[in-house]
Amino acid sequence: MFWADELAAGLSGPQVVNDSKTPSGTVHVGSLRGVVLHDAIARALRDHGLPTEFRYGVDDLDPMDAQALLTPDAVDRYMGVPLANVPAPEGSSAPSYARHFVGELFMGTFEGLGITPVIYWMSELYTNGTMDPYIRTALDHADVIRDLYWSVSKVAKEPDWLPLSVICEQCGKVGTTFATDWNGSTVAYVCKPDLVTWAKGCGYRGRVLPTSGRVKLPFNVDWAAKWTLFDITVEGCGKDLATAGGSRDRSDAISRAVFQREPPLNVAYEFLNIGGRKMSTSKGTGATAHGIADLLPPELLRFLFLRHKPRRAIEFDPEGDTIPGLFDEFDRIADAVAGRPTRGELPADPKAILRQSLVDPDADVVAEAGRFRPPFRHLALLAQVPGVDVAARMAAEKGTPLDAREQAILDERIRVARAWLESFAPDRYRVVVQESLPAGIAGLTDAQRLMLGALASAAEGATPDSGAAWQDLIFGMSQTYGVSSGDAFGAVYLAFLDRSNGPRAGWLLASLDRDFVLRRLRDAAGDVPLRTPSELAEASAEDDR
RNA sequence: GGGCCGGUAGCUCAAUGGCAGAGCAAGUGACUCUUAAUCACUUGGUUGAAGGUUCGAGUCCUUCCCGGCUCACCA
Repeated sequence: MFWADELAAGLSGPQVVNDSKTPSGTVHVGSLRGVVLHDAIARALRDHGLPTEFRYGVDDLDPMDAQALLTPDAVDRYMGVPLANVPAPEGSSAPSYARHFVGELFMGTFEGLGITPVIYWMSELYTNGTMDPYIRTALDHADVIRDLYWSVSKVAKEPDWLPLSVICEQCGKVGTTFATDWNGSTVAYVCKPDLVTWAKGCGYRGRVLPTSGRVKLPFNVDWAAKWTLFDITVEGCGKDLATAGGSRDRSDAISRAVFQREPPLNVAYEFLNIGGRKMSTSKGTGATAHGIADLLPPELLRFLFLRHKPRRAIEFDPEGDTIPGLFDEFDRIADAVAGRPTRGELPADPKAILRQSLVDPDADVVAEAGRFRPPFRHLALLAQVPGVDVAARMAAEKGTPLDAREQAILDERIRVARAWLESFAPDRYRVVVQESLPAGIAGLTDAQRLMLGALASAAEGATPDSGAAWQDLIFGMSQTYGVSSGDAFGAVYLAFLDRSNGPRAGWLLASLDRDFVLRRLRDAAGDVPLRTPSELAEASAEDDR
């Protein structure tokens, strides 16, 4: 059974699925795993007949703690300030840093992926007083929470510590304040220069009413409070939070002890890695969530995350074979669902995986699986050859004309192939006409060189003006000079592309400057004397004697 | 130090406890218009190690080894 269905089968009654994101900057593609995973769970729950709500929250009152995108003076000014109060980068029309990176760029990918949660912003819930009762409860249980930090995670808090972050009235930072002395109506706080290493407080001391957007609960308490507020029943989290004695354990304990509520069902999930390493923003800035979402068809991106169980790390290297491999595997699963023969072992429930990958949850899976999908690698090659009617070739491969949907799939894949070749594809997928004669030409046989020279001469006379004409000419020369077609085409590829194979040679040559082609052919032929076939036969006969 | 995941063919990975497989790569061969195409075939394994459970273990249990991530500050 598909993992999300297994999960859903164990639940009953109405469900609220929740996921959250701290908007601390550019979001990379790995962060979409949580979003897609929660959406898949919500879909599976609905499939099992359970009324299900899917919520997505933005923790935009959390402090700014990533300085990658800030200028040096902005670091001093904004590190530790709630993300909702940090301005968006230059050129953005968004009202805040959080709204720019998460509200627009990251969440902008959701709808295209068929993901439509109810979205809420924590800054709004704090400001409008929704969180006030939870703040009071937390303050009343400060000693309990402090003890839980120690017993669950061995995190020691000072005896007078309160589970509360005040937004400094002087400098506006929330990450630097230390609150004490809850007297039932106000708390004291100090904005400490050295509370955390990544931000510097201003030293201000004051008292505030802990309500209505002046304060925020620490992450673990805030998390537990949300569970009660929205009656959340399922919420997964990344393994950084899910570790034993980690953040999730802390929040679970707080939920039980302070809010008297059993925490939601947890689904811990792994990250995306590049080359076995954690995905970082420094490596491949192109691997942003919105960048990859723009590149890949949505069902492929969903498929990327759904085909493996949550606890399994996913290898994703946009500059490697991940993307073509993803297309191949998707097509194989589709073949299986459509009843076409497939090789290799199939996953437990290919139909469920495919269905969950489709953007429209109500799509006809079998019909969709049956559509013709052009092999991506082949398409990537064809896309690089001028003058090829790709649609006609694909129709020929399919055997019948493409229908409208198949044409759309083809067009999209061509678009993806071009964009992929442009920005990510390994060099071996790229066809590049060499500026100068490749050194590898030395490995050609005399017969191959002779054929290339003869091809130049023949082309001068026959003036081929189309890909087909060039193709005929190459083939003819290979016949005339007794070079196998493979060796003939191989010699052409080597001379022009410095590789042993490539796109259809005739069309390639036809697309290039004619003088350049003739010159290159002659250069490749080198000093092998041009001879007619009969002279060649004579010479070869002499060699035999 | 705690936690999680992984270790299966050169690479990427699959296999309700039931004959260890696929894709790619490599190799061989076929192909008169054909180009990382197609087709056929081949090579390739002590499933990290050792014990245990079982009629039967890649799969379950125990203990190790190796790799990665993660927590122990904040979120």
